[in-house]
Amino acid sequence: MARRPRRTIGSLDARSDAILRAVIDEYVTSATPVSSGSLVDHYHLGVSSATVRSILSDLEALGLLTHPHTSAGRVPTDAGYRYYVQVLADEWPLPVVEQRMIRHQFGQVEFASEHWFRLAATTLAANTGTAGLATTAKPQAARVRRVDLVAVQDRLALLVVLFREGTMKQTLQNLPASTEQDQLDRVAGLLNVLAIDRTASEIEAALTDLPRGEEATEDLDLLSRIGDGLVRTMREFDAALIDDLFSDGLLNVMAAPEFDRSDKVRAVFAALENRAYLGSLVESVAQAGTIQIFIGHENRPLEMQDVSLVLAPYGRIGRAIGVVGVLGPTRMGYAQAIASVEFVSGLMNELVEHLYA
Amino acid sequence: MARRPRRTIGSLDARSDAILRAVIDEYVTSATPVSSGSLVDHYHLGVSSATVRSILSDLEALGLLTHPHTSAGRVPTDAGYRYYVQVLADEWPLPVVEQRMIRHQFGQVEFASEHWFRLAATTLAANTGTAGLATTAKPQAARVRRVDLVAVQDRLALLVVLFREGTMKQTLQNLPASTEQDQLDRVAGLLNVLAIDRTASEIEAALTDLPRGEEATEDLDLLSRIGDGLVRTMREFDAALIDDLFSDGLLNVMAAPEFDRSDKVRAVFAALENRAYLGSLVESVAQAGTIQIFIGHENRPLEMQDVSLVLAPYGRIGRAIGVVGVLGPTRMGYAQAIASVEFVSGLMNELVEHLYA
DNA sequence: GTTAGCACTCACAGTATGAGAGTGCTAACC
DNA sequence: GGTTAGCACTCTCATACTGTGAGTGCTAAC
Repeated sequence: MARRPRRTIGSLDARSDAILRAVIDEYVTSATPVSSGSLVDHYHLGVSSATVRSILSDLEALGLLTHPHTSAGRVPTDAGYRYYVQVLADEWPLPVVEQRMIRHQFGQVEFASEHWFRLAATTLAANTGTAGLATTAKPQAARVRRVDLVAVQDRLALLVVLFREGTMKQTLQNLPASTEQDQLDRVAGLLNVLAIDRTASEIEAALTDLPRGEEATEDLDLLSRIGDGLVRTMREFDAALIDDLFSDGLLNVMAAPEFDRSDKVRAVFAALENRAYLGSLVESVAQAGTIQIFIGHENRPLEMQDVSLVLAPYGRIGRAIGVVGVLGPTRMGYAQAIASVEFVSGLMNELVEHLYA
Repeated sequence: MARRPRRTIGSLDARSDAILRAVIDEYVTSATPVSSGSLVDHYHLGVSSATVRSILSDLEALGLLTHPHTSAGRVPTDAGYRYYVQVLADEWPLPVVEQRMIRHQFGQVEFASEHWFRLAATTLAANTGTAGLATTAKPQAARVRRVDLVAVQDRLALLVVLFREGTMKQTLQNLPASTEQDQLDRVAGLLNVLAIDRTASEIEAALTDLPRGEEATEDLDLLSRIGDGLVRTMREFDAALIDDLFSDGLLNVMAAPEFDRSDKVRAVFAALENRAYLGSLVESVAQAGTIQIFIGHENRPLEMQDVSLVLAPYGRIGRAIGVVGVLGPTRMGYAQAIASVEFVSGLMNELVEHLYA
């Protein structure tokens, strides 16, 4: 499923390539089946429509195009898009103007890091006319940057964990007895010593080394209790494939003519709520370490078979990894999408690098 | 727009009431215009269809019903729904079974408070077959419960603010010089002394009392600098009408036959993204202090005129207030919606009360 | 190999038709 | 006077039919 290497499929001759590309480019903008006549009109193919027709039927025989009915033009198949993406879509860098525009937007929110990933989705949506997606960067095994305890009620405290990767989690912890903030501060201090820069497993190990039972002080008792809560919270965080997913520009996608009936729209929606599948995609993108494209029926779930995704990882392998990308109708501008996603993921990399060096 | 007092509209006779109620109940479930015949079949009205017809045309003359065309049954108008809600919908408490079910669900997540408001939306969606909405509880002027500073890079720190109402904000702060965590801890300590239990304005005032300029130590300098950042963060938070809005069950609404065309669905969507209007609704609900209903064309924005909202506040007046409710097609089960929303808002009240007593 | 010409196919829009649903009206009824 | 049965009337919806235009595939000539 990797995009390069080129020409893995037995490649066609240059003219067939050109015509396939023309069909796809045309179909992507017009959303109606492409006729041989319109191709000769709009592209400089240097041959007549009859010749184009014979090539079109060859491409159809190869499974790259179809035919809704006898007297209709050609429509790309998923295989056609795949070939396009794999072989035809040149490395098309994002125009400098757009690069500057995006960079500028990112500059605006530089100091509210939690908004970056939202901004990535928003930017991609605006830039590609599809839906933008972004997940927060999540490590496989989170490490603690800082822990804090805040009294909420006599026997209830809020445990706030900040992870090294910037994410934050808070959970309420039951306390065995009425407890002052002073004591909580002491315990938080101890817990920090024990937890900072450590993973759930490492913290768990450290906790078992604590003196237990009668010889333990009240502070130590509380420490081990809240430590357990911390480990539980972290385990839960580690287990999730996606921590937080943000999407923007769904309205864009809904406006596409293929989604004129609301049941189709529902499918797109259901797709976004299918966290299990999205999680598996995210994982495979993280694994691959580079941009990945999932086209129409290549997606296992039924509700996803009318959409394509272009996803790229950001972050550092071994540390936290997130994913940015777009989701749109199969008939989407892949070249533009790939360029945008690649650029934004690069930008996210810079930011992560800069922040958590 | 308040629901009670009863009978503000010159009330009809009992039989007309019964028939209007029957039309609405029938239409809500069937989604097709209601004929005089089906009314006599399904309800014990004790009169013939001809009589029903004459009453129906009276109700139509009053503007409570309409007629898509000559040979179609009757459909309630927005005014009809309004009358129904105002006068006819009895105080219909949520059945104990459902109450127990909902309570049980809330019990499950008791110790992850940030999830309550999401759960409220999810529960309402499941319980009413419409979309559930919930905002976090937000005070008009937030007060600090705790502030924390974490070193991120030499000249960059994360400012973490926990508000008394449970919400949390984090922003990155530029530092004038390379700074150790030790120093940040000291400054955070000072900042806490200065900020705890105070609003943005109060903190700002306290900051101006600090010695400035040459006589200030490095810590004090940093304190005033970060204090400014804190005030800015709080001001931003205070200014927002809605801090966080969560919705669930949009798929429910999309499945309704009135939203079969995707442009209608888009309208619902656009409605949810119209934060300005939603904010104004939230505000008016908070002001009223009780459940409010907004039906179809009573909503100003065009994209909202095919939907109704049932919203109730939760929290404590003068302190933090949030809103829970549902959004559905105008043709929605108002009685059920009102009962559910009222119950869930009561539940949220209990939770808030319990936590931030 | 390429092209012009042409027959063929099929979707689509427009029109016609009949059936069915439901109303509004009227005249008889209690 | 309110209620009801009966009936004419209206309008939608589903179905069938038709002509048009788009676009193909084939063939024969270049």
